[in-house]
Amino acid sequence: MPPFDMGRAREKSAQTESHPCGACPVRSLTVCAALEPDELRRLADILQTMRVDSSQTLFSEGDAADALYNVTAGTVKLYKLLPDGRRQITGFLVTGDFLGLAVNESYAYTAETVTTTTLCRFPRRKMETLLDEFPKMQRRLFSMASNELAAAQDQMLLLGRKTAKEKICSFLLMLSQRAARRGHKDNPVFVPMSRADIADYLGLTTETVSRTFTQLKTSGAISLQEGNKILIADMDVIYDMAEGS
Amino acid sequence: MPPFDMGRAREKSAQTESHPCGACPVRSLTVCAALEPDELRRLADILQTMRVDSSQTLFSEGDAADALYNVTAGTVKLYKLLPDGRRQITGFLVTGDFLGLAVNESYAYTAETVTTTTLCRFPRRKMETLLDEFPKMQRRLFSMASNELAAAQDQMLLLGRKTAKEKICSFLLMLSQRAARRGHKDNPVFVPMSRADIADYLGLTTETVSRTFTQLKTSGAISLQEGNKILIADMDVIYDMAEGS
DNA sequence: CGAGCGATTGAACGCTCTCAAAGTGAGTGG
DNA sequence: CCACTCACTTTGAGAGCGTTCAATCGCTCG
Repeated sequence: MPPFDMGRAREKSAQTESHPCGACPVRSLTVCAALEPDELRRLADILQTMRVDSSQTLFSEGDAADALYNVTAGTVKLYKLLPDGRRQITGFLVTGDFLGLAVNESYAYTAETVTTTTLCRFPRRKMETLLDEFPKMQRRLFSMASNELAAAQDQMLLLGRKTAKEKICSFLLMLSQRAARRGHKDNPVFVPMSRADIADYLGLTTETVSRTFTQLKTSGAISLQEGNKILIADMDVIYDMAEGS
Repeated sequence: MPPFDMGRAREKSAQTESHPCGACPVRSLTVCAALEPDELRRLADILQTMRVDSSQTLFSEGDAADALYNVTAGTVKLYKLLPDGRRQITGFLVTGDFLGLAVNESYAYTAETVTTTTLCRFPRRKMETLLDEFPKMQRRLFSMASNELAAAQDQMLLLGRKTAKEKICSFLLMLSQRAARRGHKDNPVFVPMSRADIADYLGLTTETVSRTFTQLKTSGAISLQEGNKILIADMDVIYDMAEGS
């Protein structure tokens, strides 16, 4: 069940006098936090809400970057490819995360939905104008980009220096902490992505991911539950295993 | 020879009526670009310039983040450590790069000089005030953070999916392109960091880095020159090897 | 029930690591 | 000027972790 009815929201946003943002339950998590009602109305005027099925490409590496997006529900993956098809997933985005920052007017990665996803779409030009008008939002976006940068550095440590088991434990921990930060329960963890996606995120193969889950399961550290959920037996144990200590 | 005399600059900045920024030759590369003369003066009032020997720690992971820095000459490395001492270098910073973005009021990484380095230091509080006053600078900082984010994603692809040879070639190419962007010649490439630093940046060991350089040297793709410089025989060949195609 | 896709398991390989030793070069002091 | 030190780099040999290739399992859906 999505946090609010996007179908209705879309209809509303077509009527420019309404402003769905005011009622948006995920606003506090994201770039629109701390905007005044009139500012929110201005924002609502330029955005369009979208509902996208799973496994759909939002945009591809190299595409002209003509919009920013904000995830309001679901999960999106970002990835880069090498010429021979090797893939690196650089992030899984969930409720409250934004995507679409670009460097040379074009996207540096492909964005694809993992689950059914709802998003707010902000046309770049209009968004830039608005950012100039609302320094508060600019600041917020900068702060969120800083957080992403820190997360990227954590991921570099993981990719460059951690073992398969440490990678998997770090991954579960990240999902758990992220869920907690969004007000969901942190255990069991909902893992909507495939083994292949996890592998491409952690710099492993699907086989190694599968084997490592089996090991953790056998050792009693975790157990798989219905509906792609993973129960962490002892959070501290997983935490220690995530850093090799 | 550093791009300008930092010793004199420091004296000047102690006299609040002068403004060394106006004469700064690297301004166009960095966060101070496109500021008006009076804004530059305001900036000069809050910054202090520093000259730091090689292998000195500027700040450590977890330290209270009380300043932003701007590299005006030299090379700085950023790294994170695991409890058992494994290290991941997340970036090498050169002229024009900034460092010190923090998340929870504390630095997420350690910063250490590779070579003798000169920097501008901006106290965080004063910098934040100034950023609010100068949206242009805020925007510029955001744009630079976006570029860093894109570079971080490239690095994830490298760490997660590239072979040792591809990593080394990508690294050389990055150094070359970076030098070109700063107006230096792109070949031969100046490589001031040790094998150990390169290894910790690329997720390899020093031995593998050394062996890979030897391979490239033997195959004629590169040759080592005096003064830590590497001559790339054919840029296109290196480019292809960097992506496995 | 059968097709098809993802996940799991098995066996063997190989790239990179680990451990070890030798080589190189800059700096120091006799 | 040379011997010595010390840190860094290079080279070698062997081992191991994760990969590759392949087969089986299990679930979903027509």
